[in-house]
Amino acid sequence: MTKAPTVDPKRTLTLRDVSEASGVSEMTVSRVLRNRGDVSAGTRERVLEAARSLGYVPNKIAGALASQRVNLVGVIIPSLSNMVFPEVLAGISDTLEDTGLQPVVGVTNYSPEREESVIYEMLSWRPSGMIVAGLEHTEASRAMLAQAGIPIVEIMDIDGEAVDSAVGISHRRAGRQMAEAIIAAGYRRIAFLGTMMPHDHRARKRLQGFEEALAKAGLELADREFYSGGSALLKGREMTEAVLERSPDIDFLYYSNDMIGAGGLLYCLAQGIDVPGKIGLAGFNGVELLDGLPRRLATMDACRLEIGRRAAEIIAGKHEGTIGGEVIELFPTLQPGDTIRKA
Amino acid sequence: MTKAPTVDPKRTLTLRDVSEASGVSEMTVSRVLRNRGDVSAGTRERVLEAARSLGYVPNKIAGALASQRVNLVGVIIPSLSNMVFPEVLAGISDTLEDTGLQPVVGVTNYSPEREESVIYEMLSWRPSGMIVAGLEHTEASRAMLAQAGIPIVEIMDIDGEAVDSAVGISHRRAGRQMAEAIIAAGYRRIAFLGTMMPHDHRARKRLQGFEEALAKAGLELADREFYSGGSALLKGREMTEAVLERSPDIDFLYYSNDMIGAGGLLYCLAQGIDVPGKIGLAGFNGVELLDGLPRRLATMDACRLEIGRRAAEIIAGKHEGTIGGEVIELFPTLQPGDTIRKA
DNA sequence: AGGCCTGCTGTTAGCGGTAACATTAGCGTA
DNA sequence: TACGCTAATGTTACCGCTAACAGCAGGCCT
Repeated sequence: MTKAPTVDPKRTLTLRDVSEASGVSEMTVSRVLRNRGDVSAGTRERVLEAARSLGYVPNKIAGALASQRVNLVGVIIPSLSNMVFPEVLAGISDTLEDTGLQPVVGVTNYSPEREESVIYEMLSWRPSGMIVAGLEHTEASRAMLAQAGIPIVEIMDIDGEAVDSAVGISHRRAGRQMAEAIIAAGYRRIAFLGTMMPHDHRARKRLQGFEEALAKAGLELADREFYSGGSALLKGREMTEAVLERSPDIDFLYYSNDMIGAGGLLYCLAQGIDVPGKIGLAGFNGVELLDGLPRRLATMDACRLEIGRRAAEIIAGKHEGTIGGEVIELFPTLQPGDTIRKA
Repeated sequence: MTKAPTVDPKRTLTLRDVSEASGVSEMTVSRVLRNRGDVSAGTRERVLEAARSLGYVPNKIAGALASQRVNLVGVIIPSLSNMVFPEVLAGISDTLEDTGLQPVVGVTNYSPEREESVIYEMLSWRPSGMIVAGLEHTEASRAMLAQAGIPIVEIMDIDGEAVDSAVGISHRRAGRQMAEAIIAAGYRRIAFLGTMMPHDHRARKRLQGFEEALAKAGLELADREFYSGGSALLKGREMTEAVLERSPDIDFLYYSNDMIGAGGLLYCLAQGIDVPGKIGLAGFNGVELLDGLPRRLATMDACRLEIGRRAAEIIAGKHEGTIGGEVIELFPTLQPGDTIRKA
């Protein structure tokens, strides 16, 4: 029984295997594979060939430990199932693409406790930076982020205190703006339809700003309706039906997101309701989906792509001049669409 | 100038810091933090208190290197921006939840080259398993996966050769089934509307199965239309308009996914076309969104949640009896909705 | 000839944990 | 009393890679 001439296929390969196969030291192999330092063309060729033919895949765990460098950026978001965060991610990926950094996503389902454990888990991999949605976290989460010694960017929202840097819009202001536009268009009996989630702080802030602006005009919400779970489009229908039945004199429906807004719009159109004449509607987010609806729902884009880009730029250190701790406010534009009558 | 009594806040903490703060060896601290081995209650308390007050976060890089164990599972999918993969992910997360394993997502944008590099990158972190969408990969990708020495599960599709295990549905069969249902309902002038993506192998296979079944009934596609990019809902409208203009005698529209199908449905309803009397429609995926539409689009669910669950179970080794290499076929159900007339 | 770059390669000492084994104290029992 | 056993803790040797520095040839300059 002789030893097999080739390496045991079960054992995973190490630098040593490549080094032996190519007749140079491990260090030289390492240099070749990382394109670092001077290596002669001949050696480089031989090493690459050996690595390729063996099917060697470097062990980043060992590499990261030795070099104290990890090319990962933690991205923590509450959900993947609405269209908003995937687009933020796209912005992040785009920008990180050519920096050698790689995003790693964690999802919290809007639970602060889950967020805390995801943050802990991520930090234990010693990433180069963290991007976290929202400004509201548990005490422990904030402490961990603050202590981590890496750039932290909180995204989406700027109405609050950031741990380090922040990129986002003012949801309070967004709510206010929408209210002002609605009032200016002459609507007066206004209802709010939104999610039940107590941890969707951004939706909460929009409503807050919205009510502030109503109050300033001497108005208050004529009705409100909340939902949780299920198909947002369907819920939008159902909630709208419920509200219009309960409060037939409503003349405007403000939705906390575009998806339920779209459901409401489809319902109104199916009922033959005059939109925006008798009833106006508006959502929030500016999701692509709206383009395909029979009528364009009024909305405000949340600058998702741009938020992702800017956050990634901060992590990648494209702002060499700064020390961190910067807050970037973006300004969403109101898209009146076809569901608010012209003032 | 005396040394600060507390540790330099810049240096990141190690086991040694906790060990010194609590007066026991690093090994004991390690045992406490991992809940492994016997540690007296008193010591445990002291160690936990020290770790907490210092804000210690373990370094998994070092831990993984030493223990040769990584609690990560790589999940590689083509896209996040349609509703299908987030749901697969949900199934995976659910099942992995109580196994100590954690999914890490990589996105390929339907590019085989990108997939290859994402696989390489992921494998270099030595995950405990990999879940990869689809059966079509570059030669190098297949080789890497095969050599990795960890469980590999290819998901979504089973029409092809798996590297190791596979969980999915037969898209060819799904296409065939839908065609049979359509023919049985009496439709004869059938058009296909789909994506342009040459790398969406599953859509391709569905079309293939669809045409096979048509052929068997002596039929062939009366028209076809492809798109790429943009809002799927809007594209669905536009494509539908284009097809109906070009081929006014069409009596059925088969869409490669629900989103463009929904757009088509909205278009038909807006045009006052008799659905399903004059024209029938069907999509694919069974996305939740359909519940909110004015009429329920015929579709087939792709068993997304279940696929995620089963894949995760295989990785987590819940099938102790097996050696790997199993192929699990799931069977989607046809949901006729309201857009196919009763036969 | 001697000195000093420059270009390439090798050696050494960790990175921060953990597996495996060694050690010690405390106790019951022959 | 000596022995063996268990529970609790410590010691040692790595895991696979890279930073930092050490060699060593060859060429160029003075």
